[in-house]
Amino acid sequence: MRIASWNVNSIRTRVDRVVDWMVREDVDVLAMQEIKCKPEQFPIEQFEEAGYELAIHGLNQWNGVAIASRSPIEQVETSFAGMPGFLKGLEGPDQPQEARAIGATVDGVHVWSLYVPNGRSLGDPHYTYKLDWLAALADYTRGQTTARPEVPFALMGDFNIAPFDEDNGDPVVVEGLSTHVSPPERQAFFTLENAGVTDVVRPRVPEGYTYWDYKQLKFPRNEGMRIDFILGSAAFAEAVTSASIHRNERKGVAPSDHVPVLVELALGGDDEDLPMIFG
DNA sequence: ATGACCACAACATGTGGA
Repeated sequence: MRIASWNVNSIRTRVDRVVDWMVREDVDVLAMQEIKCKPEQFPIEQFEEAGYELAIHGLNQWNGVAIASRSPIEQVETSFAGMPGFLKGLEGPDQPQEARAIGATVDGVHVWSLYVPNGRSLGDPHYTYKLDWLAALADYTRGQTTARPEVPFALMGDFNIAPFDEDNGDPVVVEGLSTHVSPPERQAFFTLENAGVTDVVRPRVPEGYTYWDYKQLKFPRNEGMRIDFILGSAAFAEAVTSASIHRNERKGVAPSDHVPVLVELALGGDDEDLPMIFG
């Protein structure tokens, strides 16, 4: 199974690039973030013509997540247990949830497409929301990896955190003063990993960014950030055979500001890509 | 080379992005 994650920054603007890339890279499952539309606005036909079915969670023009898959998408969820909500100007537990998470099971793999809140700035209510959201995700993850360790489980998405100093090449983003690199955000990321998942891309692709701001020649200057990750449980991680960050997708006409990250899995009983052995 | 923000709703400009 070839499974990938990509913050597409509007699927309606990007559908041709996204589907072309999926077909070209033989992608079986894609977790998308920032689709920026409701399900009825999603360009479903172009995915179906390429052989993919979809699970879509979008409430308005903001955020939005989806999963595309060649195999049936089962047990779809549009939030994890304890996921906080947010509404500007409204405090407390009654804030509505946003479209930032969709989970499903595909070919026995339990996958999540996640768009972690941005945080906006240190001290903003959105920053507290981000930390709370990540803490709830860690609790949920610990529950899943503990209760069902045999099920390959993965958190895929735009985490909006650069966990290590070398993950930030953008001089505008200042250690200690900006979101994405503040110690509490990094601690929240490590707490998530301690809940039973590990970055399955970094050991195979030690260097490289996944995001470059559209402004100020960030991409030509290679002033980007590594903030998009695939975090897999032990059962998921031990099935990974390769990983890649598709930097070329930041080039060309109308790119997203993020690029896809992809891993290949060799699952038990997954022999579709292997030659038949006789005798 | 990859080039000096982009997408959305709405129709001017504000919000959000990281």
